[in-house]
Amino acid sequence: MTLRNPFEAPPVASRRGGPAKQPLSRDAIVVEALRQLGSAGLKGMSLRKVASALQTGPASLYAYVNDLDELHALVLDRALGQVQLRRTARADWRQSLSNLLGSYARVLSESPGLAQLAFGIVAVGPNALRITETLLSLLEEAGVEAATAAWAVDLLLLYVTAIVAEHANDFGRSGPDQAVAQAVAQAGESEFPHVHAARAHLLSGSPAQRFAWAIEVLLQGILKTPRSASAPPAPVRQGRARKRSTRAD
Amino acid sequence: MTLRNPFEAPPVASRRGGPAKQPLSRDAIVVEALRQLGSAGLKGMSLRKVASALQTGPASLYAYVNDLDELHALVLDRALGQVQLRRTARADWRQSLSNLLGSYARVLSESPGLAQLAFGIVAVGPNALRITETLLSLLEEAGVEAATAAWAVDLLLLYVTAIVAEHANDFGRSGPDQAVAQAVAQAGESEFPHVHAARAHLLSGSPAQRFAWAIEVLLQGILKTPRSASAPPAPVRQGRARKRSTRAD
DNA sequence: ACCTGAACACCGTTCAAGT
DNA sequence: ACCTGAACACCGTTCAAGT
Repeated sequence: MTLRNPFEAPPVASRRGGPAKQPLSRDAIVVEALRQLGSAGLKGMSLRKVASALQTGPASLYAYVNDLDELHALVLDRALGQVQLRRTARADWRQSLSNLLGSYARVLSESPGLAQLAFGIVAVGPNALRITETLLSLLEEAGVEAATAAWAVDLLLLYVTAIVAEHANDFGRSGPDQAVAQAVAQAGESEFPHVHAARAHLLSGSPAQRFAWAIEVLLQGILKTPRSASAPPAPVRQGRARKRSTRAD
Repeated sequence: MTLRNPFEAPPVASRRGGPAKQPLSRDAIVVEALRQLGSAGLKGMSLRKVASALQTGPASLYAYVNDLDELHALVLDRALGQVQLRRTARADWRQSLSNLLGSYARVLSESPGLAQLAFGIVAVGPNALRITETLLSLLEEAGVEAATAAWAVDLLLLYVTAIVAEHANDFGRSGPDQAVAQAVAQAGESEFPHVHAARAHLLSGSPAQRFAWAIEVLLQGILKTPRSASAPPAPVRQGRARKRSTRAD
């Protein structure tokens, strides 16, 4: 019934020649939306603007896309197609994994707003699956057991998405975040002694340095933490079940 | 110029008695906004709805709040005031850190949309600073060097925020995400052999189990990875560091 | 001087009317 | 049958007019 899979695009209308004005296809809509996202950020893209750029009314898009959320998902997966999956010659699993995550981060960074968008979505398109597939194989090569690797892929992608999304707003800005810098600088020594003492550290490092360090942390942690080490400490939104805790096995 | 600090609230109008209808203060606006966020999610809150709930027109709010972004920041920091910072007796640093992050995650989870909101914001209010302060002291106790701890705090908070934000949309839903389940199930064995083989693992575990495992991974990684181990592998959006833009403002 | 109704410039989505 | 102009129900923000 309505179990539509938006990623199974119907065959593209035709494609020969280079028609000056496209005949309004799902493809054209996604391309234009991604273009707007890249040039003006998340709130610079809208169905109405896409429609008018394609010289139609907003209602026309609904023939090709069910709603804004679906367009978001399509845009994300199209962008993810740019992620470099192929490993370079002689790169070991560690280097390959680092390259892949770096490429993923770069793709998300190139279109401001894309990372924010990636959160509302579970990121399940063919291109997202390809990324997951590659990461799983690299972790297997690293000797990580399958059960652990499955969760590790989630952790890695989520973190990289988050770090890019966090800085998505700094698009135009330069230097370390001014609001952070100001707040940290003003943190009183008496009330916030550790923050005050660490204020230089808190603001130090380039994004690239912080990224590299964080990935290293995640990899080290993943290698050292098989799934067996899961003593539930602080449940997240766990309504019922469980009152007898602290039972390590 | 307009270097306002929105967290320095002017003294609350008066507070004695319990007036049935509040006289429209910044406090009342933030409380109502948070209430809407908690009951209807991010897109269930708007300046207009807050205004009408407070029985005024939307323009009136601008006397107390500069814009929607500022309201977001105020709402977030007010919510963060609920995070439990006090360590329980006899809890070691590890348990305390786990408790704190769990509390942080729970607070964000309680108001769907709060975590999403936390991304657009650098989270620098007094309550966010208190959390940072506490985490720094716990990591110091753990023997993590100051420079590493500073980055680690960012990593921990960012990850927890991200994991909550990712599931913010599952608010009403039950079980593992249907879209993910479907996509993983349909992943062809030939094209996605690892995904196919790991499909059970990818969907396994409760949110609480995954959360506990991830925190353990982060801690293990942080303990094993001092900042010295930072060989920049794949720069994120690194145009060309250092552009000498000293003409801020 | 303060407050706010009404207006402005946008949204996503629907649907009846036109081809 | 398909497409879409116009309408609907919202937004955040501004500002002139009223007190």
